[in-house]
Amino acid sequence: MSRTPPHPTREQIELPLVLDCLSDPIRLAIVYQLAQQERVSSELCCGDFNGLSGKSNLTYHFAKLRDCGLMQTRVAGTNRFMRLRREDLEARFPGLLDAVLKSAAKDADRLQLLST
Amino acid sequence: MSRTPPHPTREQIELPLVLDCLSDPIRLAIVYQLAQQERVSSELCCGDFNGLSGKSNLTYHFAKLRDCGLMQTRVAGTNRFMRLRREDLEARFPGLLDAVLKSAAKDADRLQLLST
DNA sequence: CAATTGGTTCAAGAACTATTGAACATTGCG
DNA sequence: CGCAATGTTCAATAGTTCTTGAACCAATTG
Repeated sequence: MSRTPPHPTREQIELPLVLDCLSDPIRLAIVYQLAQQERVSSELCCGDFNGLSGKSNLTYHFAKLRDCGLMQTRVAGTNRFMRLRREDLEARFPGLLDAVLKSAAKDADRLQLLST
Repeated sequence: MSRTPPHPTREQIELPLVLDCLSDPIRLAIVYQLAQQERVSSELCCGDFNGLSGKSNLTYHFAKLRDCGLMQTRVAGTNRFMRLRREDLEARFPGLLDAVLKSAAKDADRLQLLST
């Protein structure tokens, strides 16, 4: 439980899984929030998303985001720090993440995303 | 059954629904094939996708693609002609469809898409 | 009119998804 | 050590999704 969970390699990242991950409003909000944070520190920990859902439900969504290659988890003490796998995604699917993030930003109200 | 089915307006197109639609391999293949066809005629009918799945299953996926605003169906005699709602999607989510199509093209083998 | 073509509808089933809460594990701190 | 904080795991559940086949409908053709 204290070890770094498994992540897919860059090459293992699959388009349908990524799109499916991004199609869930909670996960989209997580990704959006991570992207916003990038300007500042590039990492956030689980607790920073407590506004989006309950803890165990977040764990579930984090796992999906990790499994599809969208984000990476780093274990540090009692915290898990997350960051977007921007470079890997850009390498596999150029322009995709940005297009999704821009689209999300456009609909921030409708999607109830917090615009930092 | 012979009437034109309902379509969402441009403004009603929702990001999560679009992403969810594109996350299914069969639907992604349909969209990809429609995009390929655009160079030629911009429309295809149901039968052109018979290689992807059975007829009734295709009807199901067509409905999803219609309901989320990705494509439009036009009834003509005994045929239904489909086309991508490129302009509406570009207006709502600039660059998104192209990014997805490019990503799909990159993984055409993996996704078993037929590259015209 | 009868048969064919192109596609839809409906019902059923298997599989998967998201959500919840309770119990648990690990780390850090007084 | 004892306790709080941070997350995870597990089981249960409600709901959704995809797939299939059989029956059906509407338009065209002979």
